[in-house]
Amino acid sequence: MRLGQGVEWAVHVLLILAWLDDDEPVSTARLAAAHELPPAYLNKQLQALVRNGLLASEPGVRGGFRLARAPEEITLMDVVTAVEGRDTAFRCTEIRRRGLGADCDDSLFQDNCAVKSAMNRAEVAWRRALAEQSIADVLAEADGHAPGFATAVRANFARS
Amino acid sequence: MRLGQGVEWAVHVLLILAWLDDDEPVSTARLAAAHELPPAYLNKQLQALVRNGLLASEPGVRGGFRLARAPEEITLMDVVTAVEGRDTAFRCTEIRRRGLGADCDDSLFQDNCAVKSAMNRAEVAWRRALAEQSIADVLAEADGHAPGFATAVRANFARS
DNA sequence: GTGCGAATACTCGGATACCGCGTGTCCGAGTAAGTGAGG
DNA sequence: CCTCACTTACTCGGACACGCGGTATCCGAGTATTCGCAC
Repeated sequence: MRLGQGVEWAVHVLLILAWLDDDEPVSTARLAAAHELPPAYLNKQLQALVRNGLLASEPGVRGGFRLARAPEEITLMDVVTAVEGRDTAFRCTEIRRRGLGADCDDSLFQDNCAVKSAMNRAEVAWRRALAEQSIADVLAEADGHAPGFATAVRANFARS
Repeated sequence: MRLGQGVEWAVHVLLILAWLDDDEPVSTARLAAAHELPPAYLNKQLQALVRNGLLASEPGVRGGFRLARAPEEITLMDVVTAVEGRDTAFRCTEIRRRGLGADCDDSLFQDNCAVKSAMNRAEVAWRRALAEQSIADVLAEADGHAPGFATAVRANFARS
């Protein structure tokens, strides 16, 4: 199983915006420079966050991105679904019905595939754990690890 | 996040071998025919299961695959790690240290990245849920759904 | 009839192509700020 | 000095290439069976 790096970028960007705690939008270029990310590609990822209502974007010369809602109201689950899409990781193709299963009566397959159910149970546990952690929680943990980083971010993003 | 279809194939194959409950090895061709899967590619996936000790393989004209241990001792976690590899889904590239973080003192980053920790917590929940479900459990659930399927499998795989 | 040896057919295993999706980049539409002239 | 229209520079947004990992396939190494033959 692999998770795209867009998730990591998105969370770090959300952390920065949460640290700034400002209504002024921040442009892609400055957000990208903060972590040496390719600006155009980061912009593409941020668009996904806008489409899913996590960020609000403003065009124009003073435009940029800002949080669409409070950090406490943005869960890691929201971020993952926004960047990676809504599809489940395990995709059941109903191979139980093919081959040998094709000769059996259809009444045998009215219940869900047991393999699908089992894999989905695990995935629900993952999504639940993601939903229980908000950007505010991650921010608090990061502040506990490195108290000085938040002030460094604010200093760096102060308008020149 | 995406999971390869090799996982689905592997679990269904393990279910068939568990249903048969026989010491006679079963060839790739017959296992593939049971669900209309491409034989050569299925063989590639089964090799991964052999390398990780879930299946035992025997060469020769009467060769094939059989379970290396009891269905109760094979968890979905084992299957996923065997097929998909041991890497974690979320890969932290430490972007916090790049750009803005490069100017900060290294002592700020001695703790683990908070984003990495949060994502890993969710992943541990997923892996734990997988480890709590064995092939025997899935088999029991499938039997509950479709009691007649097990006998159909045994009849189909009876030596001609 | 029986034992032995070679031919054989079938198996796994790894090396080899193909293709879709994530990754990365570029250019256009749109907007607000800045600027200059005119009243 | 104030107002207004134009120029301008900067922003997001979506359309366009590239590369890697999953997908799919084929051929070789190896072994138990099987057939034929000699005794």
